[in-house]
Amino acid sequence: MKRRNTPTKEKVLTILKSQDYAISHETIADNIIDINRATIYRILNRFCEDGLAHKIVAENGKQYFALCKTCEVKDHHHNHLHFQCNNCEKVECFKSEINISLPEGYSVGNFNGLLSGFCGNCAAD
Amino acid sequence: MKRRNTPTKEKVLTILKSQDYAISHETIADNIIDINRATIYRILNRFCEDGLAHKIVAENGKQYFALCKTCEVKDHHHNHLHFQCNNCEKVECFKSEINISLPEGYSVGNFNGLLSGFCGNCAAD
DNA sequence: ACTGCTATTGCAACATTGTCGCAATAATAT
DNA sequence: ATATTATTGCGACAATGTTGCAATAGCAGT
Repeated sequence: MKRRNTPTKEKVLTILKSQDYAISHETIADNIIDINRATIYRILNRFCEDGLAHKIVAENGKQYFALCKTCEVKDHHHNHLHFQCNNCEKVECFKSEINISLPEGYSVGNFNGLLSGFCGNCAAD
Repeated sequence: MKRRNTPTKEKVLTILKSQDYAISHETIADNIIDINRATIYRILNRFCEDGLAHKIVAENGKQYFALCKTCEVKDHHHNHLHFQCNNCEKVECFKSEINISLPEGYSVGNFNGLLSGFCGNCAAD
């Protein structure tokens, strides 16, 4: 399955690049007019398949997407924590990676780690 | 808000106790006949509020609930990882706790950590 | 046992999320 | 220019979790 370059895909990519946070479908829809919801999801999922972005599932059950800073690296993993603020609801990637040890016979695929609380800006309120 | 003992609540609690895994609303509904979905959710959320159980959000966005083994302890936390098998879809609690360090000015509320892959039983297939 | 208060339940409705099938469109290679 | 097929838009769908409201039932006090 060979990827094609389309305006739609570029728009989504631009938005992802412009964000310091992981964003949901909603944020993308707010920033682009006239792109179908299903299409946005498909583009985002393709980015994840291609290792360009990664997906975080928040406690509200929503999916958030972020470009990975180290995605130039082949076979990179996403074993870092994320943080969602209960007030401003922004989702950010933390740098530090988590060491994971699994029981015998288990194989790891993915890691989804999310902390929630109040971020630096909102805790001060 | 004082809690009351009801047959419904006891049934849900019994099921939770009987399970070695964190379970979703679906599993509960399969085990109890004739309890309204909204009611199950309300009971489970009450358990969480009371610190009797904890909630895990899986990568499919679904909520899973598990009794905490150390819930006798006051002010206990749930900083342990969970694992969901991509095949049998069971969600289990790992023992080991995660050390979390936050940036300055952040306050932690909750931690939702989920690994996925194949569990000991299913990896062998 | 009776009564009053209110936590709990069931029902119905709802918003939201993410996915899928299908036909139409457009990107790429020849 | 043409053929191939990845991508898009549309509509529909299932599923999840929440809420408002009226009815029910725990519990405490008498």
